[in-house]
Amino acid sequence: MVNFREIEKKWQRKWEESKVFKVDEENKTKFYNLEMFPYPSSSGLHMGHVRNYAIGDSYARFKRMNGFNVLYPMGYDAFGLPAENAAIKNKTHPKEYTEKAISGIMDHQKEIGLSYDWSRLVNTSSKEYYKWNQWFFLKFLENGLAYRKKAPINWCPKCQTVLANEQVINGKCWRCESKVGIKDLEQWFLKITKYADELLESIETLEGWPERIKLMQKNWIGKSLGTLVNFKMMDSDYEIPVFTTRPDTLHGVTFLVYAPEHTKVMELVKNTKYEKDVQEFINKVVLEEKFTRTAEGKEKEGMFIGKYALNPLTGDAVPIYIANFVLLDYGTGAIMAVPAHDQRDFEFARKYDIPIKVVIKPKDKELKAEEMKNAFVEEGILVNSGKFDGMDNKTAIQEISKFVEKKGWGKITTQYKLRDWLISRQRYWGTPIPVVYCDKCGVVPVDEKELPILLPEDVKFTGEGNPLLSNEGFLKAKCGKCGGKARRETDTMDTFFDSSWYFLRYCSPDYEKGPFDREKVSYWMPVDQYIGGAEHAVLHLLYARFFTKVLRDLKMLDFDEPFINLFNQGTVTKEGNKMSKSYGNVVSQDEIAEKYGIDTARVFLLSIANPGSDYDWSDEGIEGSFRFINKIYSLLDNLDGEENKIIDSRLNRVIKSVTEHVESLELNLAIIELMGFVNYLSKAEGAKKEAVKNLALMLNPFAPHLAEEIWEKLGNKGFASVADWPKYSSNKINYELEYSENLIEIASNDIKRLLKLVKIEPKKVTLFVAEKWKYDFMKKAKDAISTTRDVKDVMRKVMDKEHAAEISKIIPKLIKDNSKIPNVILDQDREYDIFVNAKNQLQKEFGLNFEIKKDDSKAFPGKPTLLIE
RNA sequence: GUGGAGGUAGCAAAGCCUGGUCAAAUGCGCAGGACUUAAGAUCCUGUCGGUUAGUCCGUUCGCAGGUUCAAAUCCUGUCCUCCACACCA
Repeated sequence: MVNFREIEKKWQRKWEESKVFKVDEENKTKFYNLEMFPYPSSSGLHMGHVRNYAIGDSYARFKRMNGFNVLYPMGYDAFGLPAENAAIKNKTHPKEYTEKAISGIMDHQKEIGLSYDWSRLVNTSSKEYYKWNQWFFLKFLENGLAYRKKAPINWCPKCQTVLANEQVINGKCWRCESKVGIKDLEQWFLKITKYADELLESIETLEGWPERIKLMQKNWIGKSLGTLVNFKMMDSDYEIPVFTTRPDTLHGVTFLVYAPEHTKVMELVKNTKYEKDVQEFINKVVLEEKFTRTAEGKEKEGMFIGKYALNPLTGDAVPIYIANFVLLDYGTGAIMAVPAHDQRDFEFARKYDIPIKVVIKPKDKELKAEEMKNAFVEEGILVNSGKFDGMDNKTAIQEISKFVEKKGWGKITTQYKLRDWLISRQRYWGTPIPVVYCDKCGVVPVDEKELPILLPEDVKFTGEGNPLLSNEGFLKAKCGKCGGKARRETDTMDTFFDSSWYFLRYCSPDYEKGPFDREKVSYWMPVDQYIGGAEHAVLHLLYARFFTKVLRDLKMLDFDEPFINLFNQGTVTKEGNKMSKSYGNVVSQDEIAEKYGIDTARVFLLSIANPGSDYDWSDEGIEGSFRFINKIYSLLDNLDGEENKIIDSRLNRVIKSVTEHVESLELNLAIIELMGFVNYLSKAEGAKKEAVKNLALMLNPFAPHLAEEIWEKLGNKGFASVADWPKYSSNKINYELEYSENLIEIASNDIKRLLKLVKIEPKKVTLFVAEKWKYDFMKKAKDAISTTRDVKDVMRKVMDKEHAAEISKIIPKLIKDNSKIPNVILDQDREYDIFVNAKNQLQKEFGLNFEIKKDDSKAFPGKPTLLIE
């Protein structure tokens, strides 16, 4: 039994000592292979982590061996709430907690044998890193891309902080899953909406991204073309703007609806008998936080506010409502409601007895409002729409919006769902936002020279409010403009700010003159292969794209997109749940590595399923990988033998296939191919040294320690990890030869058997007697198969329409096993002579009595028709 | 509701794009055998049904149709599962 633990340690030490994986800019094709950096948690690594890292590492190793200059770095997304919460809970400092967690993860990562260039380690909570966060923030501010605004924002009561829209999932906090409420606060925003169009447009250029992620981003940005229509109030000149994508239904508007918390609402009802009720409704819906942004099972509720507006097209007075189904932050915060042709409006109208006016009817029948059970939302023909009657609604969308624009009642516009990125967080463990508040000058950005604004360590964690408020020295600041007293901003940055550019920092991690060395960045960037979970589809991935575009416009970068190829790895679950401490279903790295060795764990996790799909852990399967690893070791015991072309053919075939599979990240298939090869080698006879040498190289991405050990045992110098990936030569691949090997045994058994029976010298004779067409076909097929093994080619050469069905059935079989092609084929038409001749000849040759039977079985070529008596 | 992915042998998982060498890789599980006093480990063989010495035949790739000489693979319909987004006007 091999001592895996010892071998692993040995090679990990050697790699570290010789710094094999350290890279510099060189005159070689670069390859930037990157995994999304982890959040340092203290709970240790489990099989899910091991799998993720193994995927990235395999690919890095593969690319490195293929001659690329591979940048494969690791770092830690070290700021963030969990560290702070853990600090409160365990009475440690977040800094201490984080440092401990990082060193724990690093140890584990090193145990996996990951080929990172550790000299490029990045830690976002270090002042050398977050200094540049602050610097970027100032640049954003200078360029009008960061601003402060009071707005109703998402508030997580448990995390005690605000959240960006992207961080609210189904109305719940992305991190702690608490229900998110709404608060009115003044906050810092980044103007990601300025890039909405480009972020959307250039999704098309991301060819190496999964469709699903691209789609999620598209939906998130949510561009829709429509028309802004102004509805004049009946009793004043105020115009209510509404956005619609269905201007064709304008004639059917029977009411308008405001989002309840819209500031205009209170203005409108001021000093009317509705004021009190409206205020109550708003309180109920908004302030008591019953208003969550999810549609799930929510009853539509609203009320009339006593005002009317005029439909610009018809001049009709339409009542104005407020209702909980209208979103404040999409469009204008008010909608025109067309109950006949919008399901939500329909439900609301039915509930509150508002008239329903049909303006589009199906092509082939009439539509009556009273009989409708649902809104009619399909395409149709306009009715009750004045001069637009009879027009199909698709045309009407164009025509009516043009008409509205011409009349000055509105204009054609584009709307986005994407909101500006809210980056303030009312928490301690993050990058301080570099501004101060001066009584005289207001908001004043800190001077660049003062950076970094250090995050003070001396703060109190009470679990309530922002700990930064407890450090007086931090709060006190001087105004950069007037020199007067000022108060420092205590909000810190969303950690997604940190992760929006870390991949740039890896290119020059120690650079001090700026966030990154432009020259080095232009050598390494963009990232060639990015690997990470799909949960970041609209979070990190969108923010990082946004940053890249901003930095490009600030002339700091010269490319448009940070990640060329994106790969989403699947998760490892156990009993259907993601592995996590809280489920208590963690299978730890330590446990498995101890039992089987880390190479086994890597091989198992990579072979069990496509890296992109989820895998539900079972303790049983890993035994198979363990056996596989052991089998490879035992190959070393028996390497000598005669030259064997078949082994050579098989080897070249395997190299070809493994290379292709790894290239396209089908790591499971690559390993399976290697398993087959190892099984084969363990049984094959002949010289195997060359094969095993190449096997070691091909194993390196998956089981690197084992690969190095074998490589060394075979007497090779240097590391397998940096040796050249094996090349195959097509002309050495010989399927026929390989197949023939399988037949040798069968055939020799046959002959032996025959000889035993008849006691004659070996001479294999198979006869086939056929009809005319079969005879012709067989002759042709025999020729064709000798030149190609491609079914289609053979088919083309021998096709005979009349007997196509039979031929199509026979060909694949003939190709599979061409030794079954009879060596004597007799044409039935010349039956008599040949039979007689053949019989005589064979009798003479074998000295036996035997009979030639006609082939009357359906199977062709069927059983040899040589019968011995 | 909208969008996406998928349903393959006891289980997991390839194959589907580019139809034929597919009763369908590989691993687990299971069965038999070798080794062993025995168990475990290891190795070998088998693992849809029937049949042979090699083999061949029949029935299979969610279900129902279609295209084709030929369908797990292409097309249509249908059922089911999973995931993402979700009152975006």
